[in-house]
Amino acid sequence: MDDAPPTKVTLVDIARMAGVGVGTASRALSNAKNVAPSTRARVLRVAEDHHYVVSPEASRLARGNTGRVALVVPHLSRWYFGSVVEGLDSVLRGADLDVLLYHVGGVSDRHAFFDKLPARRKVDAVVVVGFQVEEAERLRLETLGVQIVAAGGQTATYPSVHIDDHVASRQAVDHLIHVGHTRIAMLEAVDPDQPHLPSTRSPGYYEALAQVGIDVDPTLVVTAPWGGEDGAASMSRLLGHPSPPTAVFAHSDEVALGAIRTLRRAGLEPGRDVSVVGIDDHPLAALTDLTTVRQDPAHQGVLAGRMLLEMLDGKEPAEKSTTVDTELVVRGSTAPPRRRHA
Amino acid sequence: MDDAPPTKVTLVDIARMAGVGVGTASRALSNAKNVAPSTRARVLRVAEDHHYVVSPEASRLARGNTGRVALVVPHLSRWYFGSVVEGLDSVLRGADLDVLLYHVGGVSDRHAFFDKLPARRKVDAVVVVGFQVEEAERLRLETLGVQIVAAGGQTATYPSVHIDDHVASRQAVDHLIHVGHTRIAMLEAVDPDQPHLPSTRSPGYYEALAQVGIDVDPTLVVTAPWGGEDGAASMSRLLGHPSPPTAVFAHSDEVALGAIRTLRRAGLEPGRDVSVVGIDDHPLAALTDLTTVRQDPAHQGVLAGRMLLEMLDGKEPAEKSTTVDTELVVRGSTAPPRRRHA
DNA sequence: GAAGCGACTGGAAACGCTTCCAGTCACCAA
DNA sequence: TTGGTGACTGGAAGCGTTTCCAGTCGCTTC
Repeated sequence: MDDAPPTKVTLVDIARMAGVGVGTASRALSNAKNVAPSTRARVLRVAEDHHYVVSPEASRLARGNTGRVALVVPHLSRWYFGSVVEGLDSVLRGADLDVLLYHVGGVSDRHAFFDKLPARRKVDAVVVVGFQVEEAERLRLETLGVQIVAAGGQTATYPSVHIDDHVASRQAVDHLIHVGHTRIAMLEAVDPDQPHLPSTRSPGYYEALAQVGIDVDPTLVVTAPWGGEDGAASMSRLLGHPSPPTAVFAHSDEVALGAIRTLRRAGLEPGRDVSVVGIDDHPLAALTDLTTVRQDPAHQGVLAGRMLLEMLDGKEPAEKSTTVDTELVVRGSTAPPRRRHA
Repeated sequence: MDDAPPTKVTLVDIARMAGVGVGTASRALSNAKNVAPSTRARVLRVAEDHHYVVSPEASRLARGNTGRVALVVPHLSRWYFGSVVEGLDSVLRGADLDVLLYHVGGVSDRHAFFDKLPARRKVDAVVVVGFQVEEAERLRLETLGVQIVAAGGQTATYPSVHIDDHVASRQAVDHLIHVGHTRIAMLEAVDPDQPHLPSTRSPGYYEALAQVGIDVDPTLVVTAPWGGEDGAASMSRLLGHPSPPTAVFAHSDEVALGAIRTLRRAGLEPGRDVSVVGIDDHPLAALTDLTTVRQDPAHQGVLAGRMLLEMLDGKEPAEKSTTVDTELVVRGSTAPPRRRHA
C-alpha cells in the first residue's frame, strides 16, 4: 500500500503472489479470454497493489509490434501544424498508441528523414503533417511494412486528409467579387524550400475572375515565400502599381497580416481603403479583424488519426482521401470598394 | 543490394554472415571497444548491405533503459509551446533520444497524466513545458527513477529554464514610463484553469510605477484569462473608465492584440492615441507593429534539453535553474502620450 | 622458457514479456 | 459407465539484443 517500491516487480512476481502461473497472469492483465473472472480479479488486485506495469519493451518484443506511430512535422511552432498534431495526439493516445515526434525543418531534413529512417523498427506507422512525401520514399516505407497517412497536404498515392484549396480560394475571391471588387490582386505564396511547386491556391483565383468575366491583370499577381514579412513586401510592390488593386486575396492569414501592416504604414485602412482576405482563420485573424476562409486543422488531425487506426486494424480505410470543409468568415478587413474620387 | 528484403534479418544472421559470434557482432555495431578494426568493418559492411537495424525493443530490454523522453505539453498549437518543443526536439534527437509527445489540455489532464503515468516504464525522463508540477507528483516520478526538467515555468524543486517574468514586465513598463506615460493600465492575465495562481508578471508593473513615484490606480488593473478575446474585453472595460489610461501593459502579445482590436474599433490608433506593449514577441507581433518584450522559447527548449542530457549522464546539471534574457523591442504601438487637449 | 598481460573473441545467460501446447477438471450426453 | 467437450491453467519456448565470463593467441618481461 505504500508508494511505488523502487525494487523491480516483474510479471513473474505478480504471478507468484497471486498464486497463478505466468501465462495466466499475462492473460489476466492483457484481458485476454480464457481466464476465470475470479482469477483475473485476483491478479489485477495484486498488480494494482504493487503498482505493477508491464514492461513495454518486453511486451513489444514478444508481441512483435511497436504500438507507436511517428509524427513527422515541419514547423511545429506554427498554429496550423501544432493544431494538427493536437488532433492526432488525442485520437492516437485514445487508442493506446504512443506518439513519437519527429520535427523536420526544411525539405532536406525531410529527405534525410526518409533516407535514414530514424524511426525504423520503432513505429507501426508514420503520419506526415502538411507536406508530401515522394513516391520512392513512400514505397520504401511500404516495403518496411510501415503504414503512412498524410494530415494536410493532398496526395493521390496514400490516404490523406486535407481541405480543398481550390474551393477555399474560390470562397475568398468570390467574396471579394460579391461585395463589388473587380480589381483584385493575389499575393501568391510558395514554399521557399521548393519554389518550383505550383501554388494550389491560385487556380481558384483565376477561375473566379474568369467566371465573372474579369480579365486577369498579371501585374496584380505577386509571388513570394509564405512568411508574413514576404506578404508585407509583396503588398509594397502592389502599392507602387500605377493602378493599384482595391482588394487583395492573400494565400494565408499570415501573408494577409503582412499586407495589412504595409497598408497601415502607408496610411491606408484595411477594409475601408483596400479589402484583404486570407485563408486559415488563424486565431489571431479574429483579433485583427481579418476576413478569411476558416479551416480546422485539429479536426484534420483527428480524422487522419482515425483513418490510421482503421489501417492499423487491417481494414482498408473507407476513403483514401478525405476532404474537410472550409467556410468564409467575414470580418472588418473586407468591404465594398470605395467609390472612385470619394 | 536490392532494397530492404521484407524477411527479418536479426543480429544472429548478421553475425553468421560476417563470420563472427553474436557477441562480437553486437559490440561492433554498438561501437563498443575490444573489437578489431577489421572485424568491426566487416560486420558494419554486412549490416549495411542488408539494411540491418537493431531492434529497439530487444536492445532496450537487454540494456534496461528506454532511450526515450516524454514531453508533456499543454497547448501545442500555440507559438510558445510549439517553439519550446522544436528546441527540445532538436537537442534530444541529436543525442539519439526519442521524443514521446504527451499533449495534456487542461489542469485536470495534467493531474491525470501524473496520476496514471501513461509514460511509466516508457521513458527515462519527463520534460514539462510551460507549467508547474506539484511536489507530490514530482516525488512520485523520482521514486520511479524518472528525471524531470521544466522548460518554461519557474520552479524551485527541480531543474528548469525560464525567463525572469519580473524583469520582462519591468522592461515593458519602464519603456512606457520612459516615453512619458504616467497613466498606465495593466491587462493582467491568469490561467483560466487555475485563476487563483498569482500572475508572475504583475509585480514588475507595481514596482516600476512605485519606483518613479506613480501611485497605482487599482481601477486601471484588469484581470482576465489569457486569451486574445479576453484582452479585447478587458480593454473595453478600460475604455469605459472616466479617465482612461494613455498606455497599456498587456500580459502577453496575444492579450495586447486583443486590446488593439478594441482600440481600433473605438476609432483609436494604437501608438498614436493609446500605447500598447506586450510580452513574447510572437511572430505576428512584428506584423502588427506591436512593441513587446522578446523571449526566445526555442532557445529555452534547447537549454532545457541540454540540461536533461547532463542529468541523464548522471552529472548534476551545472545550474538547477537557468534564466534566459528578454529584450525590449520597440515598434509602432508605443509612443509618447499625446499632449492633453491636442 | 615460463609466466603474465592485453587485445580480441564466442557463447551462454539474462532481460520481461506473449503465446503455444499439453494438460486437468467439471460436466453432460449416450 | 464411458467418452467427449469446453473452460481454464501452468510452463516452456521464443522474441532479438547486451553483457558477462571464459577462453585463445601473440607478445613482453623476467
